[in-house]
Amino acid sequence: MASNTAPSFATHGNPPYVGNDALGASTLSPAFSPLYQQIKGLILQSLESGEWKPGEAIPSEMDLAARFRVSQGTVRKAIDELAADNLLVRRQGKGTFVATHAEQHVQYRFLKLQPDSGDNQSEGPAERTIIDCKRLRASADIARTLSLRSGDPVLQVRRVLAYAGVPTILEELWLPGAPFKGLTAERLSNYKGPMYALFETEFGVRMVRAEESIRAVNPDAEQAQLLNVAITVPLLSVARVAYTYNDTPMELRRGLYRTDTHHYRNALS
Amino acid sequence: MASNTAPSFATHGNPPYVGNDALGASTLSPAFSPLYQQIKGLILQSLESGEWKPGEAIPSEMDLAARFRVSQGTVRKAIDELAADNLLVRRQGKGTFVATHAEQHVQYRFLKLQPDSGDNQSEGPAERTIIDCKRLRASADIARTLSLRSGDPVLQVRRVLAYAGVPTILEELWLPGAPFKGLTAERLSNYKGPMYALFETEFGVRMVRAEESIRAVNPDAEQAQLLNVAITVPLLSVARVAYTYNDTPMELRRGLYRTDTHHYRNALS
DNA sequence: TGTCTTATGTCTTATAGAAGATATGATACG
DNA sequence: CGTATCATATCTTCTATAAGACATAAGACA
Repeated sequence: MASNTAPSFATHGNPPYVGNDALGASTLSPAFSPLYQQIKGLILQSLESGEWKPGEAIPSEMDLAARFRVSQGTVRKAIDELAADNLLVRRQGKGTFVATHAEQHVQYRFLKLQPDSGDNQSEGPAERTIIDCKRLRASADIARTLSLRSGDPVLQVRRVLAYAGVPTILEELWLPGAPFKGLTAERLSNYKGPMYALFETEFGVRMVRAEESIRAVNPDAEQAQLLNVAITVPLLSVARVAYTYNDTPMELRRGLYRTDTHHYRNALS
Repeated sequence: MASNTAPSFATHGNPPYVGNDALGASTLSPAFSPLYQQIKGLILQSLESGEWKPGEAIPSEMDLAARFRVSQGTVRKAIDELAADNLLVRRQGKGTFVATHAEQHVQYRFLKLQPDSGDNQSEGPAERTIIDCKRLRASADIARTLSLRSGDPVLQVRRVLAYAGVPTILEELWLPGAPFKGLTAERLSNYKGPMYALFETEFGVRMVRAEESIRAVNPDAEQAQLLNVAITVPLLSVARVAYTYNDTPMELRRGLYRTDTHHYRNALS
């Protein structure tokens, strides 16, 4: 716990505010960034390296301040931004914790589909059915969105989520093969809780953010059969790319949502 | 510009931090909130009263600090939150400005539909066609979502947005009659720029946030004709409720989006 | 016309104290 | 002696203030 990994230009005791040329000459260093953002980067590195695991508490602001040789307020501002990005969760009097997809009172952080009437708690958890889990070679477009090369090994998972016995979501996932070595249909079936929580605990892969693009489509024959609807029924097609740290894509997910009893909810602001 | 509207418990010169019973006894006042949040509320009031108009700069942090008898840092934290809610926009060295739907380099702040390929700049602005603009009585459900009573006067606007000659969006708007007295189809047609910008400048109504719920549907005969598609084509149905300050609903908008050349984009985090 | 100075913004950091959570130990009581 | 209760110590994050650095634009001046 000695003083290691101090920010690059930290000089001695309590460094005062330093501007562009803290490193020496008037180089107008192009890669300047404020102190708190450098601290944010260092915290991110520790997060990424797995020094603190999801759900755990990170060191206190005071500890981090001592470690990085800056004041508590500076660490605080760095943590503020990380908390705003949902990478950390603050709890007054208790500590600051690494965000997780498990044990979150909202079960599915990234699922925006809600039942039309009432709250999402009332209907209980979804009933999940794994259809298959295959090992494949990445096609060109799959490889591109996952930052792989065509032909690289990928996992394909298909599953159905049902609410109150009604199949509502049909999902097709592609995962890069290397980080998810050992993932089988059985492990997916046996695991209780969100899939992203399994990724965290079993494979050390943390989904941090995602982007979805949505269309209205008709299902093909197989999809219609799996969702128990006619092929003329319009469905929501939700293509999601989920990223871990450093904007590394780790999952491509294509979902088909029935919207007769549920709807996709979004807040703008 | 004298010292007015100071926070309720501000005592004299520079009030130190005060807790629950700043007003006197040990009443454990239930409505306690930190100083910066009270400042935030006061700024919100000024925003709401129209003291500063959209696009204008608000007084400097120092000025507001003097006016409210608090330190600059406290004002800053209040503004930070308002900027996080997209009510204010900061520009270093220039000032802090009231957010606006006009003159924003992203033309449509609330429109999440994007062309499939390339950026949204490439395709240029949408071609807008007003279908009609009627004065009606609110039905039960319209009245409920707009916080009106059934039968209250409302405006209904219908329009089509086309990109490169292809009709892509069909929208149906309901607005409360009172705040929008004098809105006609002609004024809507003549106005260049986003509709929310017109609402700001002409009616003093600022849309601050909105909620959308999305489904996949088929159009009816009239809708299909207006969008130039077959009634079997699946479309995105986007129901939006837009709010002004204090969570007052000011618009209900039902849109039908074609998603053959565009898609609805959403970032999760 | 071009450069420098100055005024006025926001941004960054540091410090002190308040509020919340939790464990520990003293004390009262059966 | 065992147990419950309360006060306290100590950890955490949260709030408030102050001072100086950076950014921008307008006017002075050569």
